[in-house]
Amino acid sequence: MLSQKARYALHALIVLAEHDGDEPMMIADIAEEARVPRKFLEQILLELRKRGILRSLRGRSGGYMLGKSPRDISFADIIRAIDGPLALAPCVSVTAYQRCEDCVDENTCAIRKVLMLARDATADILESQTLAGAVARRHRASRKH
Amino acid sequence: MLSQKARYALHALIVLAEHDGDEPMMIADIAEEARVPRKFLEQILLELRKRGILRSLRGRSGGYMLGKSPRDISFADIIRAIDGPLALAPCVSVTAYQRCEDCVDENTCAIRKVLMLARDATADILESQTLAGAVARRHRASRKH
DNA sequence: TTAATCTCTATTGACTCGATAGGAATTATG
DNA sequence: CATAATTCCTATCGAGTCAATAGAGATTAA
Repeated sequence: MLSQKARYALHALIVLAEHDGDEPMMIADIAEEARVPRKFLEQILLELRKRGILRSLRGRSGGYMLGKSPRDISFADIIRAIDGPLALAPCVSVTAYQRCEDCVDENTCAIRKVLMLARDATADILESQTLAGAVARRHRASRKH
Repeated sequence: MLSQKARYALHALIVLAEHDGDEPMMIADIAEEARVPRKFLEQILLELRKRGILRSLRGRSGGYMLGKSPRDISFADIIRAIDGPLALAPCVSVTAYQRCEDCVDENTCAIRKVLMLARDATADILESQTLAGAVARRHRASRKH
């Protein structure tokens, strides 16, 4: 399961992706639109900025904006930034590989092989799905309903 | 990530699947072979039994055995039994669906659509991979290395 | 100079996680 | 029947994580 924090991050980023234009958006406004507790959102945005997903302007009339094109921000990027690796075990993580401390032989580990498949399947989806896609899909869906 | 508990469960079940025969295997022996702390394993096996994945015999010369054919025990079954739903959010879980408390409209939620795809992809893999497959693959691999 | 904004770190309470402990219930065996 | 071996069950522990709040510091526009 995603953490609440990660879900908040996704909501906030979609709000930012919909807020087109180059002018930054204030934390308070993002918080309201995305329905995220203001102070908690602050921490989240900070982390996303450190990961390069967001840029910020400080001081008066400051705020946040996307750090790159919504086409280049995938769900995988966001989830990894907040919750860490997508993999079900450290030994099958591409971004944070770590050998199992008690693993006898990685090559014959039956569990590892399966978790690897699972990781690839999830990563394929989450890396291909971007903020741009999410926004477009949302607009299409809201026209329909 | 899987919990340690879930990883232990997978190891223990593979040990049990390899221990052919109808006679039960004692907790202590499973613990040793699977390298799981004995008392912790006790709790794990208990949960797996309540889920129907294992059967047990009590008293002297008691022990644990698989509750059904290794072909019918999937990784998904095991992980769900110990860690809960595979889904990344309650609103996309098949086995434990729960509406997002603050969701405005599920039909237009861009996040939900993506998480649904991710869930399906993982579930497809984990439901198709069984204990029987894992054991077979392990034997093949150990002959090769 | 001031007000508005982001930045950073600490703190809190509730909960989860991994692990251990110990007694109750059950069963085989001599 | 008595005993030993085993699973069953629940409680407990310390460490860590999670969601959220707080507040002082740094930066900038007006």
